[in-house]
Formats: sequence, C-alpha cells, structure tokens
Amino acid sequence: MTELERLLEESGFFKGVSPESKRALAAICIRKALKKRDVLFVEADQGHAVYLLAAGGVQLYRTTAEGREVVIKTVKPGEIFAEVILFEKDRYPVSAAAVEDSLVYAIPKQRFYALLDEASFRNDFIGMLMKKQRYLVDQIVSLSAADVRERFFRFLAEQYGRKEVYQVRLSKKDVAAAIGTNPETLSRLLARLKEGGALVWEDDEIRLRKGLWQEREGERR
Amino acid sequence: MTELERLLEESGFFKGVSPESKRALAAICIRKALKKRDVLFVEADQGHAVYLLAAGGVQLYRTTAEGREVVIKTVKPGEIFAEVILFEKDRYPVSAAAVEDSLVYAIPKQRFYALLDEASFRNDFIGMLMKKQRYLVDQIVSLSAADVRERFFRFLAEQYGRKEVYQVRLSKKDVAAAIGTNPETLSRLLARLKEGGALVWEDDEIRLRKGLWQEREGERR
DNA sequence: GGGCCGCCTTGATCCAGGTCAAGCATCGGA
DNA sequence: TCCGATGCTTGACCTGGATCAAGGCGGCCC
Repeated sequence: MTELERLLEESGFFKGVSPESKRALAAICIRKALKKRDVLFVEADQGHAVYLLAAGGVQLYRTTAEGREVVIKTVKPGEIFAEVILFEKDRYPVSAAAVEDSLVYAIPKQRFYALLDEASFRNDFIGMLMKKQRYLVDQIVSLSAADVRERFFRFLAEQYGRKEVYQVRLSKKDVAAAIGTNPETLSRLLARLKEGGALVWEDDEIRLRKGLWQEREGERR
Repeated sequence: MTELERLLEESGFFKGVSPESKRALAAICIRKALKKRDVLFVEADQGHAVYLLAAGGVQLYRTTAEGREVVIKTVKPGEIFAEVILFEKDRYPVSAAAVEDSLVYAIPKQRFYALLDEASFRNDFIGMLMKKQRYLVDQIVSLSAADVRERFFRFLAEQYGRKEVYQVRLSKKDVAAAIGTNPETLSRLLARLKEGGALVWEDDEIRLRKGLWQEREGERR
C-alpha cells in the first residue's frame, strides 16, 4: 500500500469511495512537494486539478485591489481544496501558498468527475461542501463579532483542537493573517496574554495555562 | 401553469430539472406567505425543508452568545436557502427572517433527495453550492478589507445590480445589518454621501449620481 | 385623541486595532 | 565573514466606527 493509498484510507473524506476507485485514484494523483512560501496557484489561474493536502499547511487567500491579502482558510492535512473549479467557473477564486513545507496531491479534474459518478462518494463530496460552507459562515461571524483575542483562540481550537501544548509550525505572521489582523497586533496580544499568565509562545511551542478552555467556556454567558 | 411552476421555470436554478419532476415538485411544495419580520426558522431548529424564495426578501443571520445578530446573507427572489440541512447535520446553522412581506415555498427534504437523482439537476445543485461558497468568500474579503462605504455599494450592486435608481423595500436598519454595521453609522454615511451629491435615499427610493459606478471603477487602481 | 413603540438621525465620547517607524535577532547566500 | 532580507517586537500616533444618549416623527392600537 502506497503512502497515498494510506492517506486516502485515513482521510475520512474518501471513505465513500470504493476500494477500486481509490486504487485508481492513487495511481493517477500527482504528488507535489512544496517548500514553505511556495505558491501553488494564484487566483484567476486556470484550474485543472483539485488538491488534497497530505502534510504541512496551505493558506488560501485573496488579494484585494489595494494589495492587501485576506486569508480565507488555513487548510489542514487530510483536507481537499480548490474543489470550486469543478463546476461553474474554471478559474481559482483564491490563491494558495504553503505556510510550512508541505505535500499535496493534485487530482486531475477529469478524474474527479469520474469519481463523482459513485453515489456514495458524491454524497460525501456534497457533505464536505456543506461543511466548508459552515466553516465560512463561522468565519464571517468571527470577523464581525469577535475581537482579535477571541479569534486567536478560535483559530487554535479550529486548527488543532483544545489542547494545552501546541506545536505550531506557522510563523506568527501567518497566524496573524489567518485571524485577520497584522503581526504588530498579534505580537501585542501575545505579550498581554503572557503577562496575564494565560499562555507562552516560545519558538514553535505554545503552552496554555491549565483550564483556560474551561474558563473561556464560562465567560460565554 | 401555476404560479410556482412559472417560478421554477424562470428561476434558472431548476433548469436542470426535467419537466415531469418540475410538475411533481410544484405539486408537493408548501406555499408560505411571510409578513415583514416573520421568523421562518431559528438556528438549531430541526430542519425538514429546503426553501425557495419566490418574492420579497429574507435575511439569514446568526446570533452570537452576546446577543449580537450577524447577517450572513440577504436572500433574493429565485434563490434557494437552508439547503445545508440536506447533508451532514439536520439542524439549521442560521436563523431566517423576512425583511419584507415575502412568499416562500418549502420543499420537503425527502422530495429534494429524489430530485438529486437526476444527474443534470444534481450538477446545477452543486454549481449552486459553489456559487454560494464564492459569495461567502466575497463576504469575508469585504468584511476584512473594505470600509462601510465600500460595503454599502457592494451590497447595492450584489443585491440589485448597478443601476441609478433603486426601489428599496428593506428598512435602513436591515441594510445596516446586511453590510455589517449599525443604523447610526449607516445614517451618517448616507448623510455624507448626500452632502457630497453622490446619492439620495428618500422613502424607499435611492437615486445615485450619474456615472458613479464608473467613477468607483476608476478608483480601484 | 393620546400614548406607545419602532425607526431614524445627530451629537458626544471612546477605544480596538491599524499604520508608521525604529531597533534587534536570525539566517542564508556571496 | 559580512550583508541584506525577513521576522518579531515595541513605541507613538491616529482614526473608523461602536456605543450611549437624546430627540423627532410616524403609525397603530386602545
């Protein structure tokens, strides 16, 4: 069993795919290693493939007319992205860049269509789209109603779950972008949190105060 | 041909549906008239139907733990909403309320699944999901990188197209919510715009200065 | 008719967070 | 080894827009 086949097995998303298809898929995917900061595609590029992130991290972002970059989502391993090019338009609506050394598999569009013939896979696929839609709605709510502090913690929870120690391989700059702020503001926030004993971010490790998540839970009413 | 059948015909979204299905669908839909401010469903309600807005306007919003309401989308006639309950979870992730007197058709979940068996309809459906995804991404970009003025104009363009005279039936309060601000700020913005001769909003008519859209186009580089 | 409620406006005030600028540490390439 | 680029931090400053408060103006119900 190849590395990719194992990934497809685990990824959950492909559970609706028959073993034969999975094998066929594994055979046709194009493996692509990315170094931190590599750009996979930019918006308005013509899209010929859907991607599966195997390892690392990729940010999807949009560049405004004024040159500001707005991060839409930080993709986690096991997730599919750029699936939008399958229908409607054939151009990517966002850009994608690696925020760590990463490994992606490109699944050619045509190949993917074939997969969609399988009813079970199709349902998983639509379910995934719905999930993404919920995610985007959450983002909108966060941006309109939560402050930077709140967004920072949501990012941690969303990206890695509620833990006490995190291994973070993104740069602070990238985290700042991910939560919709700038490095200065994040830096100040972290200083304040450290001051208050809530958390320490040293090198690529974040250590939270014990019970912080519960405390935050309490605040919420 | 009933009112609904004509709607299905026009709505574009249902163009992938066979005439027979359309007729069957029309027969099963539940027509529902809403008065301004009526609430169709609230988040966490169990969802048994997908809705088609026939006339009027409906806002989808989320209420935060602190009681603030964040508008996600203002649905236009001809659009489907609440389709998220078809897969994954069966609870609405948002609330829906009429912002004008409206007419909706409820399409029972089961009925909709049957429709999805038709390949052409299915493709339209997925295409619609993608379109909505793009819309949400645009929202995120607007909220993070555009000021209230910009968002106001984007709202007009998105909702009614680029015209010079608009008939607006939403209250200013609702427009404010739609662009992610509060009535006070919108009111001040409108005062400034009127001052500058850019636009006048009187009763339910907005009149823009001729050529405003082109000017704005120019600003963008 | 009178009172109340929901909408809109305007003024005064405040603050989270963006921007600009400077300084420091690290690192990879010549 | 030095140099420039990149990331991070901190300080000073500024501002868009939120919040709070107070009227004005209909419209609707009793």
